[in-house]
Amino acid sequence: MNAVLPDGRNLELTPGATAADAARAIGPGLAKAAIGAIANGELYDLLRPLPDGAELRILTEKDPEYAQLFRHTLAHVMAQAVRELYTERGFAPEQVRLAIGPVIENGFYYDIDAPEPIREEDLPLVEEKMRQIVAANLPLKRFVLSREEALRRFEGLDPYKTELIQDLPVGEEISFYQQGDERFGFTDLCRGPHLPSTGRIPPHFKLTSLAGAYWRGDSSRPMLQRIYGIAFRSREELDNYLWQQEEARRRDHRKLGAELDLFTIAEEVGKGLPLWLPRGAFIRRQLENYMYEKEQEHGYQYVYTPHIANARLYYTSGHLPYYAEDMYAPIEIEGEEYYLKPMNCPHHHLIYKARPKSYRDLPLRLCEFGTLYRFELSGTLTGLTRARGFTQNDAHIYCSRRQVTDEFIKVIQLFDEVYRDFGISDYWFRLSLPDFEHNPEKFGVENDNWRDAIAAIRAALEQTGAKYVEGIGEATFYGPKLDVQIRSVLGKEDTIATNQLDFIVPERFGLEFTNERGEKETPVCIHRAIMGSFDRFFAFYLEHTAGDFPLWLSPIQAVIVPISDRHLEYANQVAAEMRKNKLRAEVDSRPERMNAKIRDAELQKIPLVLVLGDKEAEAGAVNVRERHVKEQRTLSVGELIGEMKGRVNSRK
RNA sequence: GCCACCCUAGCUCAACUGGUAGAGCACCCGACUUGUAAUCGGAAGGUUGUCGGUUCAAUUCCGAUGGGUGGCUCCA
Repeated sequence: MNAVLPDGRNLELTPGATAADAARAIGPGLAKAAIGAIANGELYDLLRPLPDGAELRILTEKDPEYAQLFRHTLAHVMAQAVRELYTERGFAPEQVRLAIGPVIENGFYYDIDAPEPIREEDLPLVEEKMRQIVAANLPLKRFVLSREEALRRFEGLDPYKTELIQDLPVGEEISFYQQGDERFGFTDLCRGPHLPSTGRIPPHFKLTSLAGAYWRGDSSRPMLQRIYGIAFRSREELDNYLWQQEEARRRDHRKLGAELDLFTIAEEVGKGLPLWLPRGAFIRRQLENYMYEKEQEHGYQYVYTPHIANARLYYTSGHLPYYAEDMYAPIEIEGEEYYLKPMNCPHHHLIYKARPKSYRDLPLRLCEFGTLYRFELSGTLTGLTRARGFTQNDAHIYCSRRQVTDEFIKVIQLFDEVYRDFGISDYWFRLSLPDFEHNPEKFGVENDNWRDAIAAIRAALEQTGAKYVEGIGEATFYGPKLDVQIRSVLGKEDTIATNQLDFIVPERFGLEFTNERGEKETPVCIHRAIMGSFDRFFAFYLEHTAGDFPLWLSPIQAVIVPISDRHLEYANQVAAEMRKNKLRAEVDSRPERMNAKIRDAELQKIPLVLVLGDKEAEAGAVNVRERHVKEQRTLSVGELIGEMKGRVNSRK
């Protein structure tokens, strides 16, 4: 057999040769440095026989694929370490069942079914054993078994591996990797690839957390324990990652929400039901005002709807049979059931229906800051990001089928405007499509409705040139959706808003309009939320800015610090003057030193600190200390007000 | 909801293997009147999330329950 090298050179190899053999044939230096290879575009390790005639590139520790190899091998090293831990505790090795242990971004995990629960305090012990295994430099071996042999190996011992083998397509090679020997080692069913020995693993790894995980991601199946680890090729990368995690904790909106007095969640009110404190409420109101203005400009009309509704409404909408479990239990009144409103759509549909509609009324854009209550699973609640009560920046656009693309274009343009104003540039769309093959009970069958809807959204995306990806199987039961994906300053991806095309529910509600020819036609509905929910957007924005809000959004724009008590009167005058000009200033009149007041204002992330002493009082001026600006400036009160108003108006 | 862990004053944290709760900051009071990130002193503040058990004795050990954290599942 042979292989073709990147320079086109032909390399003769003996049958069954591995990348290790190929590297050795090229040269002793490479043989030593090699850690794997790319053969026909696929990552091979040094242990797996190469395909004949492969286009071959030998990899060394310099190549990015190295990380994949050592992370994967680390998963096995961890499995061996966990087994040893339990063996020391008197269990048989096979009582520790190992489900799957893949490579993930930044690291690896292994799902384990242990004879007694793995505890958090076990992680350092496991990690220590892992380091011993790495230090022992155990060589890895790869071998292949027939299906029968492989199944026999796990028969009656490990239902997980048995299931994995049974699910492998017939004809697929069943490979195993063994590190070390029977006495000190570990063998696992594994597709590979791996490093040739545990000693090639860089020592920059760490076990980070212990979590539950359902076998095969299915909540009806047993829950295993998952140990997560991170691993990097260098100390710098590891430290950088840890620093990022630390920074993420510092910016966590729950932490900032407490530190900056923005919101709180009281047990007595109920979990997932946040209370907005005055400063947080102020910012939220600014967001609402902002959207109100924007949406007016874009031809939306505001409505109000009640917070509870008769159960029949949700039967009509089709939500109740599917989503009852995600709604708060009904309230029984006068023999009828009422539900807390979990979505605004049906209410808006009835607003549409309240008067007959002509094609001239379309597109009709109904809009509401709608407060919703959803009975989210308790384990999923997180601050404002995932709450049980929240307020959507919701709208429903009713239009004819011909108008769908245009309306979607307008929605995308509105997104661009709003997100630009908030300095958010790292976002993109995700077109969520149905999966008729795997989930026919949710999506039904492919028909013209689906085809037209998807085509209309695609056309809008292409005409606006919006960045987008596609997600199969993520559509709703009533149509495809266009989610807005956002990346936080620390690289975490999240869905911040979702826009859905609905061609089923208008029909169920009997919505119609009279077209140009005098015929009745059913409109299409676009569900759209620019900021998603104010709560989630606020949480994202809080983390995005680390609480360093721009002047126009800051609840307190300036703190006035009189140097001594005799400047208090002038300070109050300045504050009054600013308030008269709709600027938000507070005088810090506490019996504290000036330095302490400045420090507190900085910690509260107040954009401007105005220091007033004899000089300023005499000149009718203020000394301006601006956050993140080194030099202080002295301005007249008038100049300051003018400058601040200018910045507020331009939203800076 | 499921798995692991956590819960001590408003906040951040102490209290050797069970011996009966303490500090800093914040709040309040008083003194100081200061030029760009913490002035000094004092007072007050806790049934150690809740309920139950073991024990002569529980913040500490066990069980239940509530809330939280990290994940899994879910997210109309």
